[in-house]
Amino acid sequence: MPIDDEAGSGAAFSQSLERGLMILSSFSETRPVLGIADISRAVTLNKSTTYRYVATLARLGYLHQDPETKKYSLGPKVVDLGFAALNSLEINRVAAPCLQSLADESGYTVSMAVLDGPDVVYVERRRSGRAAGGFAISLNLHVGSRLPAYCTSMGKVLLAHLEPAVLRALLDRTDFARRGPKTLTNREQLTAALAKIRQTGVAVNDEELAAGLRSVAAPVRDRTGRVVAAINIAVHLTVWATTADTVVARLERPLRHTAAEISTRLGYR
Amino acid sequence: MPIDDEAGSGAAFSQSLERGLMILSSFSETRPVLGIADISRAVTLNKSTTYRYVATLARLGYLHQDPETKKYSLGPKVVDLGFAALNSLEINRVAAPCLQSLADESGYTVSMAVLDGPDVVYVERRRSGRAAGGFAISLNLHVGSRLPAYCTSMGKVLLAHLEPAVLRALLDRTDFARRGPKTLTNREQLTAALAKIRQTGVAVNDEELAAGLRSVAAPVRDRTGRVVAAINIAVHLTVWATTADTVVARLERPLRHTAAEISTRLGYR
DNA sequence: CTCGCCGTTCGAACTGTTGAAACGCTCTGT
DNA sequence: ACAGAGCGTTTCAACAGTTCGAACGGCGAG
Repeated sequence: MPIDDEAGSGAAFSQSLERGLMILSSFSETRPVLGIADISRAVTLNKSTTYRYVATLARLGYLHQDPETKKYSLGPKVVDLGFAALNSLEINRVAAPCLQSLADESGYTVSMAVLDGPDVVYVERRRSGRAAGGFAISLNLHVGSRLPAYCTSMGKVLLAHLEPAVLRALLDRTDFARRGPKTLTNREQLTAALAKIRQTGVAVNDEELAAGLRSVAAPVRDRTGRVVAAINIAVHLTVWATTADTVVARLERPLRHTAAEISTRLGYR
Repeated sequence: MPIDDEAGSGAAFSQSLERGLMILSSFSETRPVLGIADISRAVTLNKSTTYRYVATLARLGYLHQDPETKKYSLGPKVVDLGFAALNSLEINRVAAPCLQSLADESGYTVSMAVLDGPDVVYVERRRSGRAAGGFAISLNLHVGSRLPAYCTSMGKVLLAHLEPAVLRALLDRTDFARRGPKTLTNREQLTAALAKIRQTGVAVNDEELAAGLRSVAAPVRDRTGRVVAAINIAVHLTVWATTADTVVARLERPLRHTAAEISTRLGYR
């Protein structure tokens, strides 16, 4: 066992599996097509070792090889898995209709996300017919997208309800990069914001991720009371939404209502 | 190398990786939460071996363990991968807007799918605002869904354009189970249908998958002329759509147009 | 024609993997 | 209280799957 990461769990581990998965995740939206040599460099493995794993992945349908170029891309099996994962989150099944209603009523895009380490992952997303596209296109946001938690409304909600020790560990390894005009660029600002979120129960993103983009988020709890997800309403800069306060005033109520509705359906009292 | 499958490729293969992936795919929409013992039985592996792989998957974020029940479910990393895969299919990027237009114009649900072995996998799906839900709910169809090719319009289009040898191999291991009132339940019927599809260029599904459900599909070609995907329009039984012919008459034209449009954007002349 | 890079194959050295057994735990029925 | 069954987890020596350098044949560029 070469691996002796921090947090001394380190006992049971499969090197081969890790390497195979490293290869799978070396494919991304920005690098969708790779050859053996590309992959081998990306994961720093011997070329023939890489080849054996890639051949395995291809044989099992996780990778697809273009017969002409000999290069590989992700296969349909991976799509399968991804959607099995999405549907596993029982939360989606109960939340989807609530989110749709909220989108229809408010006329804006509503999303739901969970926390994965320092990132949020979108697990559901509903647009009202009225508000087409907008920032979703510029940011290329969709179900499955990842965004750093510290600069999103849902991320801040989720961080705010983490156990202090876990939160501290997370913040230790987050880089407060400036993403928008008003990004919280240091730990103190974020910690203060989280405290306020714990008080008020909602988080606001006021152009912290991108210019002209504001959102309000609220927590979703399961039957044990744990915050398992967050939902938000996002609004692009418009004639009426000129300050964060205006946005909150208009959207907080229906948002809270929907979050509460979903929580209730998950068994939270 | 213990494996010596048919089709003597069998050289480079990683047992460990295969086993790890078997574990991942033992999770499904119907079995979203599994314990070590469940998995071990499902993949017929020794319990401790299973444990080691599961621990690895969990450590890397592909599985999530509920701290209370100790049971596992698919993690966000898998969702990531799935969407990376979807976006890798560059075809989606170019097709999505065309499909949306077609959905809006026709007022029906349009889909796109690729072939994976004997199944079709939905890779894109657009509903017009008008036609809400319907069979999509009863069949629980969504992007990532799999359906046997022989009883779907898109599946038949894709089968029709396969190389004869590949097609034969596929048909050898398909079970022509009855799925709807008019399912093609033997090889001869299907082969005849495929011949007609090659002639006309479109495939029709006339209640072969489910009662009251009809659809028309057309092929999408890439720059090399190969059929890489199919698109369809599906229509629920309604007042005007009482026979397959009526449906075709009304939808064939716009469908062909959109399929051609997408093919052109992929570089097909 | 040569060079360089590619995907792929080979094989002996070796190291990560295997699986039975046992641990501590929580239930369930007695 | 108790025994038993089942669970997730840990251990370890024997083993078998994996590793990586080297080499092959094909391809495109110079």
